[in-house]
Amino acid sequence: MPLRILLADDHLIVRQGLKVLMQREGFEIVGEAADGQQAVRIARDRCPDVAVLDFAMPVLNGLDAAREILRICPRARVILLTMHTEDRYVHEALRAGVSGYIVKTQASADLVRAIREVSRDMTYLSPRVSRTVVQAYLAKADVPDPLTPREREVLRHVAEGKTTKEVAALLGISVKTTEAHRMRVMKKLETHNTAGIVRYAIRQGLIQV
Amino acid sequence: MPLRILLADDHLIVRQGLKVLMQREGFEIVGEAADGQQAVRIARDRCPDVAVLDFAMPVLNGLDAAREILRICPRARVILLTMHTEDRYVHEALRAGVSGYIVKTQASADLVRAIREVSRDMTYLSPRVSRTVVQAYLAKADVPDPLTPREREVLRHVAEGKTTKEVAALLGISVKTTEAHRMRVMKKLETHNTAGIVRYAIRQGLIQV
DNA sequence: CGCCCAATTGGGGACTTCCCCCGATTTTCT
DNA sequence: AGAAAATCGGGGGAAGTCCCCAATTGGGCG
Repeated sequence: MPLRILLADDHLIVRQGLKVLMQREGFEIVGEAADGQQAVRIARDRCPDVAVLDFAMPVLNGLDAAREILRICPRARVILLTMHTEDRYVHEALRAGVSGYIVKTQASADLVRAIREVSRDMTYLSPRVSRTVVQAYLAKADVPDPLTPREREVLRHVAEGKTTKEVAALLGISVKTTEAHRMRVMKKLETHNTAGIVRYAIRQGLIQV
Repeated sequence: MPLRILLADDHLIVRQGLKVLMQREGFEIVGEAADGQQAVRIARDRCPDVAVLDFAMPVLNGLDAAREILRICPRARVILLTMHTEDRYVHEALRAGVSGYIVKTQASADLVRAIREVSRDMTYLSPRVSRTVVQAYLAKADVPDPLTPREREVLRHVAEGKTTKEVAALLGISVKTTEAHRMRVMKKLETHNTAGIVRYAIRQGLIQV
């Protein structure tokens, strides 16, 4: 009985490439999705063994989709695919119950291995990610805390081009509070201007480019 | 005699997916590259029939790599892969001699078709790109001019987080001039803040995220 | 050969927004 | 009860945003 896989990536061309790759490994693709919401819907209907989700997807990102999927089918295992190495959300993902975390610059053999591992209830992290996690454990202090929900909310709006005043109005809070959130975000991300905020938001898939 | 393909994308996992996809079509992969410079080097050594280049790559982007490759082996045909539809550089790419332009959200069948077409000296554009080009011809006026070289240069540095003063120092011009470039960029892109500049630069692959 | 146009360069001035320091209270969760 | 998060404020210097203006260069065109 082949492993039943759900595949979610907003780039069809990439998805089809991965599909062929996996079928060649003897996996069965039981569903494909172009965004997080589709992925959740398919997971509910088909309940796959392993869900491979791109982090950066429209409508609903990979991490939030993962939470939802794990809530619906707790027996499913989730692997997140990410573009870049320095994801500060690795921790958050692991806490959310994600079993695998693969950087797209890694070999596809890693993804295949990850799928086999997580299906046997193991956790698989890309070598680059592992280093990040280890470093985080070794030097807790100098890895900036992940952002709080409110900070992420402000970050998103700022990255979308809104001014502090607009964000304040949008969230129904004072400009000063918004400024405070924005400031703490910059401190944590070790950036000192809007450009850094935008690049971070895009790296993390918090906004669409 | 199979078509000889050069494949360049900075995501190994994606590259391998595409590779399998193409091999299944009977194409021969004569080289793989993770950035534009590698692609150029391989093209010089192996002179492929078709070079499939991702637009957004480190070191040297797909468009600039395409120019270089076409200079070295004029008989090669180049297909650019891009993440998003609204690329204002389609024109520039076509003028540079690129034969195909594929949006990654399209089906991989499109890529395969494109490869066959361009190898017979035809031009292939993704449906979405075609629309962009047609629209540009229909409504020249409201498609903002592509940026001038100098403006792109300023744009890049701003998107990387540099202040106007720093950019001015870097380019050896006055702050006021830099400001002028920056202003014109914003006018053309119809954005009014740094965030918009950064998103545009990333969309166009002018900077690494 | 002149003329124009686009690109690039430079500046003045005004207003807004950002960035960062200081302080504080309240809410929320453990 | 204590910690973390979220809230709000003052003040001030730096940077960005958006007008105005003009000079130079280089290339295309009648």
